[in-house]
Amino acid sequence: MSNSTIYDVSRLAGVSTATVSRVFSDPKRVKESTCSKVYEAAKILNYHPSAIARAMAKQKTDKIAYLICKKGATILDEFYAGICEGVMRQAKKYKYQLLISTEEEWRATEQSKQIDGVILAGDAQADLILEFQRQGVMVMLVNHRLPGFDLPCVIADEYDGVRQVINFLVEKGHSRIAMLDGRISPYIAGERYRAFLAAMKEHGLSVDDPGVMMCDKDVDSAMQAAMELLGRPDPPTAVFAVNDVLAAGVMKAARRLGMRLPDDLAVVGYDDSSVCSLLDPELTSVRVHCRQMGEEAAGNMLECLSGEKPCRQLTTVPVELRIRTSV
Amino acid sequence: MSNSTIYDVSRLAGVSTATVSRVFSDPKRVKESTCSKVYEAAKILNYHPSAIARAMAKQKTDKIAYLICKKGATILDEFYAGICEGVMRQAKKYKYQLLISTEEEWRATEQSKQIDGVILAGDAQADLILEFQRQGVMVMLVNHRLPGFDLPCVIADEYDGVRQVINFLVEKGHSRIAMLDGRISPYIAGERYRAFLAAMKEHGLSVDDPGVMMCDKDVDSAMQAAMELLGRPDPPTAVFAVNDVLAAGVMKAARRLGMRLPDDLAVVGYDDSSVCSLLDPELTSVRVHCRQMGEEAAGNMLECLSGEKPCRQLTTVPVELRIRTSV
DNA sequence: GTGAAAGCGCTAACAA
DNA sequence: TTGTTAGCGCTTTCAC
Repeated sequence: MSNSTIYDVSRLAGVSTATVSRVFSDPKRVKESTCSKVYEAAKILNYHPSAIARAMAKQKTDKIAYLICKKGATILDEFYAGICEGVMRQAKKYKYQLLISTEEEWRATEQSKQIDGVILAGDAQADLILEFQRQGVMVMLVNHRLPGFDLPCVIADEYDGVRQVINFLVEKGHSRIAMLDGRISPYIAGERYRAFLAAMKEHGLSVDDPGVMMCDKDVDSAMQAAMELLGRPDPPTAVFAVNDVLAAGVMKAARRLGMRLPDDLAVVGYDDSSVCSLLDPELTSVRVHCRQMGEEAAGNMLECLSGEKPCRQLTTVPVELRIRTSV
Repeated sequence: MSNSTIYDVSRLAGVSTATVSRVFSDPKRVKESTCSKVYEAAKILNYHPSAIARAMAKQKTDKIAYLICKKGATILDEFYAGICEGVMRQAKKYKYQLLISTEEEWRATEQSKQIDGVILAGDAQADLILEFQRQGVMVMLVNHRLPGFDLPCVIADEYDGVRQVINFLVEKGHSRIAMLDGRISPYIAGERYRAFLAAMKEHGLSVDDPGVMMCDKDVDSAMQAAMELLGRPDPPTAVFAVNDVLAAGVMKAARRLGMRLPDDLAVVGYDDSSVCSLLDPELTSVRVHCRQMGEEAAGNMLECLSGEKPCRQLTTVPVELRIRTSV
């Protein structure tokens, strides 16, 4: 049960510990016959280098962390889980290990320098970032930009996503297009809202009349808001919801009001989460390549930590309209 | 950027490193005035103990790992993410840090003893378990049982969940109840299938006639299978799907066949995932308290690692039928 | 190509 | 209550 050490291996192989160390970190610097002897001894003793001792000696942990920095969000949030999956893939590729936590939980376990880099997804706070930088931990942002900090970050092309939605709806002949905005991440809600205004303006459409409704972040709240929106005298013919959950609320409201989808109302969501294909009609949505965002962020950071490349400052990941039967 | 060490603090505070160490691990053993001096010095130097050096000296890492051991599953899987959330909470509570990975990814980064314990969710393999045990890492299973190993594990009460579904449907007057089983986790699919047979038998109902259909694990496959099942001459009046995704497929199929829900067909899912309330009608499902399962597993393990309690061998978490409008 | 030895920052006997 | 000191297991100069 107790593990063998580099010392045991060196004795059994009849070489120094330095040689064993070299064999396990850079075998090319050791004569081949010596290498074999060492490998053999290691095998017999079932030796695996201790990551901790290595980290101690090298002052490098080969670990990174992924922190979800959105109030109330956890790994259960499909969006953050998607990014996480991408980060996990790259961690595997570069043989780094991955600590995962929410911002809140991380703050509760204050210790020093256990990671070489950190990926902050969502509304990262300045003080956390400063603390990481003080410790010499590399910081990378995902789905967020922080004015005043010159940090590498990966974001999705929100403007283009919304533009694609509006363009498509206009092509389909819609002109009374409403938006249902919700209290999701402030940065994201803001971007999509501004993009909506811009896209409508491009087409010379009014945003005041069918209007922009605001609701909370749950289905029920969305349904309530949509009931009001759709119950007005001259209702919109299409609703763009700021994410898929809220779009599901709009669909429910429409059904309660006896509207047929998509004939009486077109509904579009955002994120292209797994629920889209489970809904009936299936929800048209903007695919955000979460996993790719995570991969870009982690890949960029790990390349940089390995000294392979300098770090790209801004990576914008394209999005894509997934047209389904809800329009 | 370079961090100060225990040595810097000891000099500034005019005490030995041992004292500083004590202040940060067990302050009660140090005179109060000395404590203050040390804290002050630490504050000035912005000192935080290095987790790595500590792990090195104590041969204890204060880290645990959560591994998803289901082929193809990732953290994106709501079920495993739910368990993960529970594990995260306990990790926070006990001030442990958490490494998260899939089994496959973990195997790719073979290093030794970086964790004090590991939680394996899903179809854990024997060789992995043996390797952990050899390294002296405590192993805990979630949602799985492995014959031949006497390991602590946390499972949900699958039999009771299925029984509640069937009881409820029978009370509602259904007797032609079909099951849609899918190629999800073998252990789970098997348990629910056997539970279905048992529950039907209890009520003296036939399982051969409306039948048990098998499909893959995606909605489309479920829809196909359900189309066939419901298109038969004497179709079931209720379908119990082995999970919510497949249930959504059943709902789609019913609609395509012009059936009204829930009047012409009752549909019940399993897991009570987030999609249930987004569907229309909302899906009745069996709530599996994933987060609680994660909490039980991690809590149990961490109590045990901290020497507070011996480990409970088997924890069964109750489930609960969530009745919604799909029945 | 290989070995000797000094760390990396902390903990835990043992002494005082 | 506090200090001294020997590790924990590995890496990395610097010699040979």
